[in-house]
Amino acid sequence: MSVACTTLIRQPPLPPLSLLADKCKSLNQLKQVHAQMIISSCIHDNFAASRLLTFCALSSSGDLSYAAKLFNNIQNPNHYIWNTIIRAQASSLNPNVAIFLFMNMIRTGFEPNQHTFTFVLKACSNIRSSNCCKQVHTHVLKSGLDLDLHVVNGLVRSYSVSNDLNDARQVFDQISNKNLNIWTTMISGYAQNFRANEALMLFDQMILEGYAPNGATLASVLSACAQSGCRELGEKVHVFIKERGLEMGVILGTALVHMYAKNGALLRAKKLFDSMPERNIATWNAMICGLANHGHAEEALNLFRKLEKEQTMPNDITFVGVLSACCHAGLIDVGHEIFSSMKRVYGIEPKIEHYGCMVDLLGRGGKVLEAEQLAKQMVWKPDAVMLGALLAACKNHEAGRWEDVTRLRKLMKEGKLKKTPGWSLVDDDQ
DNA sequence: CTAGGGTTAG
Repeated sequence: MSVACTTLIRQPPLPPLSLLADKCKSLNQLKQVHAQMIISSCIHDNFAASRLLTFCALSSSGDLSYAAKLFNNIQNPNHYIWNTIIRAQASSLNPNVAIFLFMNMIRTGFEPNQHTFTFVLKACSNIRSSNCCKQVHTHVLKSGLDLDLHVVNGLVRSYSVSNDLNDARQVFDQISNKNLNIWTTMISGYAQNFRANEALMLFDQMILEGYAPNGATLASVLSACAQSGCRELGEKVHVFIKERGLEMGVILGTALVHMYAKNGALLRAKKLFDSMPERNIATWNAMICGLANHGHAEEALNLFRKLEKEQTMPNDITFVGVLSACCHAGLIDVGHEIFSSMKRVYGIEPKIEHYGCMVDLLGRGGKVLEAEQLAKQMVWKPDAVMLGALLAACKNHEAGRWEDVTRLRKLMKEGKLKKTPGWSLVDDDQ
Protein backbone atom coordinates (compact mmCIF):
# COMPACT_ATOMS: atom_id res chain seq x y z
CA MET A 1 0.00 0.00 0.00
CA SER A 2 2.64 2.51 1.04
CA VAL A 3 4.84 1.42 -1.87
CA ALA A 4 2.02 2.09 -4.32
CA CYS A 5 1.46 5.50 -2.81
CA THR A 6 5.12 6.52 -3.16
CA THR A 7 5.13 5.37 -6.75
CA LEU A 8 2.11 7.47 -7.47
CA ILE A 9 3.56 10.49 -5.77
CA ARG A 10 6.91 10.18 -7.49
CA GLN A 11 5.44 10.10 -10.95
CA PRO A 12 5.49 13.42 -12.74
CA PRO A 13 1.94 14.70 -13.11
CA LEU A 14 0.39 13.77 -16.43
CA PRO A 15 -0.88 16.67 -18.49
CA PRO A 16 -4.64 16.84 -18.43
CA LEU A 17 -6.32 14.66 -21.05
CA SER A 18 -7.63 17.67 -22.91
CA LEU A 19 -4.12 18.91 -23.61
CA LEU A 20 -2.99 15.41 -24.49
CA ALA A 21 -5.42 15.57 -27.42
CA ASP A 22 -3.45 18.48 -28.81
CA LYS A 23 -0.26 16.46 -28.75
CA CYS A 24 -1.62 13.56 -30.78
CA LYS A 25 0.21 12.70 -33.98
CA SER A 26 -2.23 10.19 -35.39
CA LEU A 27 -5.89 9.25 -35.28
CA ASN A 28 -4.97 6.11 -33.36
CA GLN A 29 -3.34 8.10 -30.59
CA LEU A 30 -6.36 10.35 -30.53
CA LYS A 31 -8.69 7.38 -30.17
CA GLN A 32 -6.72 6.27 -27.12
CA VAL A 33 -7.09 9.71 -25.56
CA HIS A 34 -10.77 9.63 -26.48
CA ALA A 35 -11.15 6.28 -24.69
CA GLN A 36 -9.44 7.63 -21.59
CA MET A 37 -11.76 10.61 -21.64
CA ILE A 38 -14.77 8.33 -21.76
CA ILE A 39 -13.41 6.24 -18.87
CA SER A 40 -12.69 9.28 -16.75
CA SER A 41 -15.95 10.95 -17.77
CA CYS A 42 -14.13 14.10 -18.75
CA ILE A 43 -15.55 13.65 -22.26
CA HIS A 44 -18.56 15.55 -20.91
CA ASP A 45 -16.37 18.57 -20.44
CA ASN A 46 -16.82 20.77 -23.50
CA PHE A 47 -13.25 21.99 -23.49
CA ALA A 48 -11.87 18.45 -23.50
CA ALA A 49 -14.32 17.43 -26.23
CA SER A 50 -13.40 20.48 -28.27
CA ARG A 51 -9.71 19.49 -28.26
CA LEU A 52 -10.64 16.05 -29.57
CA LEU A 53 -12.91 17.57 -32.17
CA THR A 54 -10.31 20.07 -33.32
CA PHE A 55 -7.84 17.30 -34.00
CA CYS A 56 -10.12 15.05 -36.01
CA ALA A 57 -11.94 17.87 -37.79
CA LEU A 58 -9.01 20.07 -38.78
CA SER A 59 -5.69 18.28 -38.55
CA SER A 60 -4.32 16.67 -41.68
CA SER A 61 -4.19 13.30 -39.95
CA GLY A 62 -7.74 13.75 -38.70
CA ASP A 63 -10.93 12.16 -39.95
CA LEU A 64 -14.05 14.16 -40.68
CA SER A 65 -16.50 11.30 -40.26
CA TYR A 66 -15.01 10.57 -36.84
CA ALA A 67 -15.37 14.28 -36.08
CA ALA A 68 -19.01 14.20 -37.14
CA LYS A 69 -19.73 11.24 -34.84
CA LEU A 70 -17.92 12.93 -32.01
CA PHE A 71 -19.93 16.09 -32.57
CA ASN A 72 -23.20 14.19 -32.57
CA ASN A 73 -22.37 12.79 -29.14
CA ILE A 74 -21.73 16.15 -27.55
CA GLN A 75 -24.79 17.05 -25.51
CA ASN A 76 -24.51 20.80 -25.24
CA PRO A 77 -22.01 22.05 -27.77
CA ASN A 78 -20.65 25.54 -27.20
CA HIS A 79 -19.76 28.11 -29.85
CA TYR A 80 -16.29 26.81 -30.43
CA ILE A 81 -17.56 23.30 -31.00
CA TRP A 82 -20.30 24.36 -33.42
CA ASN A 83 -17.88 26.59 -35.27
CA THR A 84 -15.21 23.92 -35.53
CA ILE A 85 -17.50 21.33 -37.10
CA ILE A 86 -19.00 23.93 -39.45
CA ARG A 87 -15.52 25.09 -40.39
CA ALA A 88 -14.40 21.54 -41.17
CA GLN A 89 -17.48 20.74 -43.22
CA ALA A 90 -17.21 24.03 -45.09
CA SER A 91 -13.99 22.94 -46.76
CA SER A 92 -14.98 19.30 -47.15
CA LEU A 93 -16.20 17.68 -50.36
CA ASN A 94 -19.75 18.50 -49.40
CA PRO A 95 -19.92 22.02 -47.98
CA ASN A 96 -23.72 21.79 -47.91
CA VAL A 97 -23.31 19.90 -44.67
CA ALA A 98 -21.88 23.08 -43.15
CA ILE A 99 -24.95 25.04 -44.23
CA PHE A 100 -27.19 22.33 -42.85
CA LEU A 101 -25.35 22.42 -39.50
CA PHE A 102 -25.61 26.19 -39.44
CA MET A 103 -29.37 25.98 -39.92
CA ASN A 104 -29.59 23.39 -37.16
CA MET A 105 -27.61 25.62 -34.89
CA ILE A 106 -30.01 28.46 -35.43
CA ARG A 107 -33.04 26.22 -35.06
CA THR A 108 -31.84 25.13 -31.64
CA GLY A 109 -31.71 28.77 -30.63
CA PHE A 110 -27.95 29.12 -30.67
CA GLU A 111 -26.72 32.57 -31.69
CA PRO A 112 -24.01 32.46 -34.33
CA ASN A 113 -20.97 34.62 -33.63
CA GLN A 114 -18.51 36.26 -36.03
CA HIS A 115 -16.48 33.05 -36.39
CA THR A 116 -19.58 31.06 -37.28
CA PHE A 117 -20.33 33.46 -40.10
CA THR A 118 -16.85 33.41 -41.58
CA PHE A 119 -16.96 29.61 -41.68
CA VAL A 120 -20.46 29.26 -43.05
CA LEU A 121 -19.67 31.92 -45.66
CA LYS A 122 -16.67 29.85 -46.62
CA ALA A 123 -19.14 27.04 -47.33
CA CYS A 124 -21.25 29.43 -49.43
CA SER A 125 -18.13 30.32 -51.40
CA ASN A 126 -17.28 26.70 -51.96
CA ILE A 127 -20.71 25.81 -53.28
CA ARG A 128 -20.89 29.10 -55.20
CA SER A 129 -24.47 29.71 -54.34
CA SER A 130 -25.70 33.26 -54.32
CA ASN A 131 -28.95 32.12 -52.69
CA CYS A 132 -27.08 30.61 -49.77
CA CYS A 133 -25.16 33.87 -49.42
CA LYS A 134 -28.39 35.81 -49.29
CA GLN A 135 -29.84 33.57 -46.59
CA VAL A 136 -26.74 33.77 -44.48
CA HIS A 137 -26.63 37.49 -45.12
CA THR A 138 -30.05 37.97 -43.50
CA HIS A 139 -28.79 36.16 -40.43
CA VAL A 140 -25.72 38.39 -40.40
CA LEU A 141 -27.98 41.43 -40.37
CA LYS A 142 -30.14 39.93 -37.64
CA SER A 143 -27.12 39.29 -35.47
CA GLY A 144 -25.79 42.81 -35.88
CA LEU A 145 -22.41 41.50 -37.05
CA ASP A 146 -22.68 43.25 -40.39
CA LEU A 147 -19.88 45.64 -39.48
CA ASP A 148 -17.37 42.96 -38.51
CA LEU A 149 -14.65 43.13 -41.14
CA HIS A 150 -14.07 39.38 -41.23
CA VAL A 151 -17.76 38.76 -41.75
CA VAL A 152 -18.07 41.47 -44.39
CA ASN A 153 -15.05 40.08 -46.16
CA GLY A 154 -16.67 36.66 -46.16
CA LEU A 155 -19.85 38.12 -47.63
CA VAL A 156 -18.03 40.02 -50.36
CA ARG A 157 -15.98 36.95 -51.20
CA SER A 158 -18.89 34.52 -51.30
CA TYR A 159 -21.10 36.84 -53.34
CA SER A 160 -18.22 37.40 -55.76
CA VAL A 161 -17.44 33.77 -56.39
CA SER A 162 -21.17 33.16 -56.87
CA ASN A 163 -21.05 35.67 -59.74
CA ASP A 164 -23.22 38.05 -57.79
CA LEU A 165 -21.02 41.11 -58.06
CA ASN A 166 -23.83 43.58 -57.51
CA ASP A 167 -24.55 42.25 -54.06
CA ALA A 168 -20.85 41.93 -53.34
CA ARG A 169 -20.36 45.55 -54.27
CA GLN A 170 -23.34 46.67 -52.22
CA VAL A 171 -21.93 45.05 -49.09
CA PHE A 172 -18.52 46.47 -49.92
CA ASP A 173 -19.85 50.01 -50.37
CA GLN A 174 -21.73 49.97 -47.11
CA ILE A 175 -18.61 49.47 -45.05
CA SER A 176 -16.97 52.74 -44.10
CA ASN A 177 -13.91 51.49 -42.26
CA LYS A 178 -12.56 49.24 -44.98
CA ASN A 179 -9.25 47.47 -44.62
CA LEU A 180 -6.82 46.31 -47.29
CA ASN A 181 -8.15 42.77 -47.34
CA ILE A 182 -11.66 43.91 -48.19
CA TRP A 183 -10.37 46.06 -51.03
CA THR A 184 -8.36 43.10 -52.24
CA THR A 185 -11.33 40.75 -52.06
CA MET A 186 -13.53 43.13 -54.07
CA ILE A 187 -10.83 43.76 -56.69
CA SER A 188 -10.20 40.05 -57.03
CA GLY A 189 -13.93 39.47 -57.32
CA TYR A 190 -14.05 41.67 -60.40
CA ALA A 191 -10.86 40.19 -61.82
CA GLN A 192 -12.02 36.61 -61.41
CA ASN A 193 -15.32 37.43 -63.08
CA PHE A 194 -13.42 38.83 -66.05
CA ARG A 195 -14.46 42.38 -65.28
CA ALA A 196 -11.00 43.80 -65.60
CA ASN A 197 -11.98 47.42 -66.06
CA GLU A 198 -14.00 47.52 -62.88
CA ALA A 199 -11.15 45.80 -61.05
CA LEU A 200 -8.69 48.42 -62.25
CA MET A 201 -11.04 51.32 -61.52
CA LEU A 202 -11.49 50.07 -57.99
CA PHE A 203 -7.75 49.73 -57.63
CA ASP A 204 -7.34 53.36 -58.68
CA GLN A 205 -9.87 54.40 -56.08
CA MET A 206 -8.10 52.35 -53.44
CA ILE A 207 -4.82 54.11 -54.17
CA LEU A 208 -6.58 57.50 -54.13
CA GLU A 209 -7.94 56.70 -50.69
CA GLY A 210 -4.41 56.13 -49.49
CA TYR A 211 -4.18 52.35 -49.12
CA ALA A 212 -0.90 50.67 -49.96
CA PRO A 213 -1.43 47.45 -51.90
CA ASN A 214 0.22 44.23 -50.83
CA GLY A 215 1.24 41.24 -52.92
CA ALA A 216 -2.24 39.77 -52.86
CA THR A 217 -3.81 42.98 -54.15
CA LEU A 218 -1.26 43.24 -56.90
CA ALA A 219 -1.74 39.64 -57.99
CA SER A 220 -5.38 40.47 -58.73
CA VAL A 221 -4.45 43.73 -60.40
CA LEU A 222 -1.99 41.88 -62.63
CA SER A 223 -4.68 39.40 -63.51
CA ALA A 224 -6.87 42.31 -64.64
CA CYS A 225 -3.94 43.76 -66.59
CA ALA A 226 -3.50 40.44 -68.36
CA GLN A 227 -7.16 40.28 -69.32
CA SER A 228 -7.44 43.80 -70.61
CA GLY A 229 -4.06 44.10 -72.23
CA CYS A 230 -2.82 46.81 -69.87
CA ARG A 231 0.83 46.00 -70.21
CA GLU A 232 1.83 49.50 -69.17
CA LEU A 233 0.10 49.27 -65.82
CA GLY A 234 1.42 45.73 -65.47
CA GLU A 235 4.95 46.99 -65.84
CA LYS A 236 4.32 49.77 -63.36
CA VAL A 237 3.16 47.15 -60.91
CA HIS A 238 6.33 45.16 -61.57
CA VAL A 239 8.48 48.22 -60.83
CA PHE A 240 6.46 48.93 -57.69
CA ILE A 241 7.01 45.38 -56.46
CA LYS A 242 10.76 45.73 -56.94
CA GLU A 243 10.91 49.19 -55.38
CA ARG A 244 8.95 48.17 -52.34
CA GLY A 245 10.91 44.96 -52.02
CA LEU A 246 7.69 42.93 -51.92
CA GLU A 247 8.41 39.26 -51.77
CA MET A 248 8.22 37.69 -55.22
CA GLY A 249 6.53 34.49 -54.16
CA VAL A 250 5.10 31.91 -56.49
CA ILE A 251 1.69 33.58 -56.70
CA LEU A 252 2.90 37.07 -57.49
CA GLY A 253 5.55 35.68 -59.83
CA THR A 254 2.95 33.64 -61.67
CA ALA A 255 0.66 36.65 -61.97
CA LEU A 256 3.53 38.60 -63.56
CA VAL A 257 4.49 35.79 -65.93
CA HIS A 258 0.84 35.51 -66.92
CA MET A 259 0.54 39.25 -67.50
CA TYR A 260 3.64 39.40 -69.70
CA ALA A 261 2.85 36.21 -71.59
CA LYS A 262 -0.74 37.16 -72.26
CA ASN A 263 0.40 40.54 -73.55
CA GLY A 264 2.82 38.90 -75.93
CA ALA A 265 5.95 39.94 -74.02
CA LEU A 266 7.18 36.37 -74.16
CA LEU A 267 10.85 37.11 -73.59
CA ARG A 268 10.14 39.04 -70.41
CA ALA A 269 7.78 36.32 -69.29
CA LYS A 270 10.34 33.62 -69.95
CA LYS A 271 13.09 35.55 -68.20
CA LEU A 272 10.94 35.93 -65.13
CA PHE A 273 9.82 32.32 -65.34
CA ASP A 274 13.42 31.13 -65.42
CA SER A 275 14.37 33.33 -62.49
CA MET A 276 11.63 32.09 -60.20
CA PRO A 277 13.01 29.93 -57.39
CA GLU A 278 9.70 28.16 -56.96
CA ARG A 279 7.04 27.40 -59.55
CA ASN A 280 3.75 25.60 -59.34
CA ILE A 281 1.54 24.21 -62.08
CA ALA A 282 -0.15 27.60 -62.58
CA THR A 283 3.26 29.13 -63.33
CA TRP A 284 3.99 26.46 -65.92
CA ASN A 285 0.53 26.82 -67.41
CA ALA A 286 0.86 30.59 -67.76
CA MET A 287 4.11 30.15 -69.67
CA ILE A 288 3.06 27.16 -71.78
CA CYS A 289 -0.31 28.63 -72.74
CA GLY A 290 1.27 32.01 -73.42
CA LEU A 291 3.73 30.45 -75.85
CA ALA A 292 1.03 28.34 -77.48
CA ASN A 293 -1.36 31.25 -77.93
CA HIS A 294 1.27 33.40 -79.56
CA GLY A 295 2.26 30.84 -82.12
CA HIS A 296 5.37 29.44 -80.44
CA ALA A 297 4.23 25.86 -80.57
CA GLU A 298 7.67 24.27 -80.53
CA GLU A 299 8.70 26.23 -77.46
CA ALA A 300 5.46 25.40 -75.71
CA LEU A 301 6.03 21.71 -76.39
CA ASN A 302 9.64 21.88 -75.26
CA LEU A 303 8.56 23.50 -72.03
CA PHE A 304 5.97 20.76 -71.56
CA ARG A 305 8.69 18.11 -72.02
CA LYS A 306 10.68 19.90 -69.37
CA LEU A 307 7.67 19.93 -67.07
CA GLU A 308 7.31 16.17 -67.52
CA LYS A 309 10.76 15.77 -65.98
CA GLU A 310 9.83 17.86 -62.93
CA GLN A 311 7.95 16.63 -59.92
CA THR A 312 5.12 19.08 -60.71
CA MET A 313 2.05 17.32 -62.13
CA PRO A 314 0.41 18.80 -65.21
CA ASN A 315 -3.35 19.38 -64.97
CA ASP A 316 -6.19 19.75 -67.46
CA ILE A 317 -5.27 23.35 -68.25
CA THR A 318 -1.73 22.31 -69.14
CA PHE A 319 -3.16 19.99 -71.74
CA VAL A 320 -5.39 22.66 -73.22
CA GLY A 321 -2.22 24.67 -73.82
CA VAL A 322 -0.17 21.81 -75.18
CA LEU A 323 -2.90 20.47 -77.45
CA SER A 324 -3.65 23.90 -78.84
CA ALA A 325 0.07 24.25 -79.55
CA CYS A 326 -0.12 21.01 -81.53
CA CYS A 327 -3.16 22.37 -83.30
CA HIS A 328 -1.43 25.58 -84.33
CA ALA A 329 1.58 23.68 -85.58
CA GLY A 330 -0.41 20.92 -87.25
CA LEU A 331 1.36 18.20 -85.25
CA ILE A 332 -1.19 15.43 -85.54
CA ASP A 333 0.92 12.55 -84.28
CA VAL A 334 2.30 14.48 -81.33
CA GLY A 335 -1.19 15.64 -80.49
CA HIS A 336 -2.54 12.10 -80.59
CA GLU A 337 0.29 10.90 -78.39
CA ILE A 338 -0.24 13.62 -75.80
CA PHE A 339 -4.02 13.30 -75.87
CA SER A 340 -3.83 9.61 -75.11
CA SER A 341 -1.18 10.14 -72.43
CA MET A 342 -3.54 12.41 -70.50
CA LYS A 343 -5.52 9.58 -69.02
CA ARG A 344 -2.98 6.81 -69.38
CA VAL A 345 -0.01 8.56 -67.79
CA TYR A 346 -1.53 11.35 -65.74
CA GLY A 347 -4.98 10.02 -64.92
CA ILE A 348 -6.65 13.15 -66.26
CA GLU A 349 -9.98 12.59 -67.98
CA PRO A 350 -10.12 14.71 -71.15
CA LYS A 351 -12.77 17.43 -71.08
CA ILE A 352 -14.66 18.92 -73.99
CA GLU A 353 -11.92 21.54 -74.51
CA HIS A 354 -9.38 18.79 -75.07
CA TYR A 355 -11.62 17.00 -77.53
CA GLY A 356 -12.16 20.37 -79.17
CA CYS A 357 -8.42 20.81 -79.70
CA MET A 358 -8.15 17.30 -81.14
CA VAL A 359 -11.13 17.70 -83.47
CA ASP A 360 -9.69 20.95 -84.72
CA LEU A 361 -6.23 19.40 -85.12
CA LEU A 362 -7.57 16.40 -87.03
CA GLY A 363 -9.93 18.50 -89.10
CA ARG A 364 -7.24 20.95 -90.14
CA GLY A 365 -5.05 18.02 -91.08
CA GLY A 366 -7.78 16.76 -93.38
CA LYS A 367 -8.74 13.79 -91.22
CA VAL A 368 -12.38 14.73 -91.25
CA LEU A 369 -13.78 11.28 -90.54
CA GLU A 370 -11.47 10.74 -87.58
CA ALA A 371 -12.41 14.16 -86.26
CA GLU A 372 -16.07 13.37 -86.57
CA GLN A 373 -15.66 10.02 -84.86
CA LEU A 374 -13.87 11.66 -81.97
CA ALA A 375 -16.65 14.23 -81.66
CA LYS A 376 -19.23 11.47 -81.51
CA GLN A 377 -17.43 9.34 -78.97
CA MET A 378 -17.49 12.09 -76.35
CA VAL A 379 -20.07 11.97 -73.60
CA TRP A 380 -20.96 15.59 -74.37
CA LYS A 381 -22.73 17.10 -77.33
CA PRO A 382 -20.26 19.07 -79.42
CA ASP A 383 -20.32 22.79 -78.75
CA ALA A 384 -20.46 25.57 -81.33
CA VAL A 385 -16.68 25.86 -81.53
CA MET A 386 -16.29 22.20 -82.30
CA LEU A 387 -19.06 22.14 -84.90
CA GLY A 388 -17.47 25.15 -86.52
CA ALA A 389 -14.17 23.31 -86.69
CA LEU A 390 -15.86 20.25 -88.17
CA LEU A 391 -17.74 22.15 -90.84
CA ALA A 392 -14.67 24.18 -91.71
CA ALA A 393 -12.76 20.94 -92.07
CA CYS A 394 -15.37 19.55 -94.44
CA LYS A 395 -15.25 22.65 -96.56
CA ASN A 396 -11.51 23.08 -96.63
CA HIS A 397 -10.33 19.56 -97.08
CA GLU A 398 -12.93 17.55 -98.81
CA ALA A 399 -13.79 19.88 -101.64
CA GLY A 400 -16.72 18.48 -103.55
CA ARG A 401 -17.63 16.09 -100.75
CA TRP A 402 -20.54 18.11 -99.49
CA GLU A 403 -22.13 14.96 -98.19
CA ASP A 404 -19.91 15.41 -95.14
CA VAL A 405 -21.62 18.64 -94.34
CA THR A 406 -24.98 17.09 -95.11
CA ARG A 407 -24.19 14.17 -92.82
CA LEU A 408 -23.31 16.53 -89.99
CA ARG A 409 -26.54 18.42 -90.51
CA LYS A 410 -28.45 15.16 -90.42
CA LEU A 411 -26.72 14.16 -87.19
CA MET A 412 -27.68 17.49 -85.70
CA LYS A 413 -31.29 17.00 -86.72
CA GLU A 414 -31.29 13.56 -85.15
CA GLY A 415 -29.98 15.17 -81.98
CA LYS A 416 -26.74 13.24 -82.07
CA LEU A 417 -24.96 16.51 -82.61
CA LYS A 418 -26.56 19.38 -80.82
CA LYS A 419 -27.13 22.51 -82.80
CA THR A 420 -25.96 25.43 -80.76
CA PRO A 421 -26.58 29.14 -81.30
CA GLY A 422 -23.05 29.81 -82.56
CA TRP A 423 -23.49 27.16 -85.21
CA SER A 424 -25.26 29.44 -87.63
CA LEU A 425 -22.07 31.49 -87.86
CA VAL A 426 -20.46 28.79 -89.95
CA ASP A 427 -23.60 27.64 -91.71
CA ASP A 428 -23.24 30.18 -94.48
CA ASP A 429 -23.70 28.15 -97.61
CA GLN A 430 -27.44 28.14 -98.02
C1' DC B 1 -9.27 28.38 -22.29
C1' DT B 2 -9.52 27.02 -28.15
C1' DA B 3 -10.70 29.93 -34.08
C1' DG B 4 -11.18 33.71 -38.83
C1' DG B 5 -9.54 37.31 -43.97
C1' DG B 6 -6.54 38.33 -49.40
C1' DT B 7 -3.36 36.12 -54.10
C1' DT B 8 -1.75 32.35 -59.49
C1' DA B 9 -2.91 29.05 -64.80
C1' DG B 10 -8.06 28.66 -68.83
